[in-house]
Amino acid sequence: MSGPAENHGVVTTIDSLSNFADKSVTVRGWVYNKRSSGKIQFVLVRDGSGVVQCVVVKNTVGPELFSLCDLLTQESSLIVAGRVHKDDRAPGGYEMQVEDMKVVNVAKEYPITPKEHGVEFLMDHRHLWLRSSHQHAILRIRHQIIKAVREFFDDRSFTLVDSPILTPASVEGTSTLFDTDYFDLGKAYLTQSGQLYAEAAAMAFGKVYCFGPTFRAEKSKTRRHLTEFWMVEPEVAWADLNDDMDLAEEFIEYVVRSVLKKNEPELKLLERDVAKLQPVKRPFPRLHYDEAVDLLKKNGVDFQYGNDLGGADETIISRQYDRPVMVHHYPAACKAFYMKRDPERPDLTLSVDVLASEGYGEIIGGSQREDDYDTLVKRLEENNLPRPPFEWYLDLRRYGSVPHSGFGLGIERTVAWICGLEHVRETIPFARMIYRNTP
RNA sequence: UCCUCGGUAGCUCAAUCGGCAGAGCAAUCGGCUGUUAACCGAUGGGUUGCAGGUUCGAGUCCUGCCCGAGGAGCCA
Repeated sequence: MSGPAENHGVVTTIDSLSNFADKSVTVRGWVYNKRSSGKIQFVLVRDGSGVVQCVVVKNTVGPELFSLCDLLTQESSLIVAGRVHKDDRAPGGYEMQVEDMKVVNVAKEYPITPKEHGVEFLMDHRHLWLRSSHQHAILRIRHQIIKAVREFFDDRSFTLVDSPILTPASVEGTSTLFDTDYFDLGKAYLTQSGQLYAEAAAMAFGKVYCFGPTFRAEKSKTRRHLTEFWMVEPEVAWADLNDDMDLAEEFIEYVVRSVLKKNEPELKLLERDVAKLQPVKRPFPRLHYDEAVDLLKKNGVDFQYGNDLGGADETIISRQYDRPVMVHHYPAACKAFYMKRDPERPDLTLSVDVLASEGYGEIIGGSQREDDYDTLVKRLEENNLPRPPFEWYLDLRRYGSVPHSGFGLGIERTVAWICGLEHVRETIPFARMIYRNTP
């Protein structure tokens, strides 16, 4: 893009303006807001890396350039050159004394104003809402979380082995799946989990993870649900339930510390109380299902032993601690067929859910997997699952079966928790929900 | 799928007992040399979600439908 840059120093981004104090530079961006006076105008310009106040003084720039600023509407794009100036009155500490400007595109009346808007309106304009500071901060943190996730596993000799998105059958047999026609092979389904494939990969590579989108066609309508969400699923050969829990807590600690270290400005903008994230360190409390039930009863909940924990139950449990809590050994009745039973308590599974602190609820679900061929066949029958689609999965128990464990972490719920958000819809660039598939 | 709440200007909302459709922001025009969601003045802006009903008269009451939000179940 040509523009006034040529005569005004280097083209740079707003986040590095402090390196150019008292020098002339060029910035390319969009008008975030504008305040004008008779002979001085303040144009707030954002470029994706930050926001800078550009000061246009009529007596300095002349009437022609000054009147050019009158064209600028919210979100108009422009190339602006000026001298970087440290000034405490400027938001951000640095401002630009404008020397030259080129208006690239005059924006039509922009729907999202600096005032309040409702959720429906903002979600209808999600493609534009991404430009506002809160959403920008959330998605930067999402980026860092995903980066930390990959770093964590990569640094520990895990191999990324992604699972297919189109699958021939349900993974767990319970959830409602999205389906689509698949040529002459009948229906294909959008995956609800990559786990079974990750198990196969773990038998090949030892330590693996898959990371991709997953889909649930259930008509869930709450602040914790999306129909399309991202999940990272590590799977480790030779690991038992305790190893799985060790991995989960080290993993969450790593991700949280990484965001605290790298995203201080974003957390501040979101007004996140980081004191609530500081205690997220190992060890996390581990609560046997029996203990969790006792805790609920002690808190006056009329809880039926053997049931799964509801959202309200999870909230009560997680509020007892200053860090995530791991609830393990859930009853078999409320867990998937592939989870290994506790040899001493066959009614319970070698499973674990990690509940995020502050009432955010389940962010991880994991277990040791059933590794015995005959038992697994029995589980398939008990759950009325068809045998043919699972033959390959049974092969993993036919040929050198070993104990193994893994878990799945929901990225959006993790982002919501770390950012302190009410709803997961803001944690993904373009949310897919039961009543929304646009924009 | 069920329960609760809601739908009025581009946006956020108000409108008393059923009695002239309103404000702030945004837009447009004018003013202002340090503004911080700037401020001040003026102007334009309405199929009150849709369809029907009651009434002299409906944004308001009744019936059906559509759309959205929160929650439940299910789950990450």
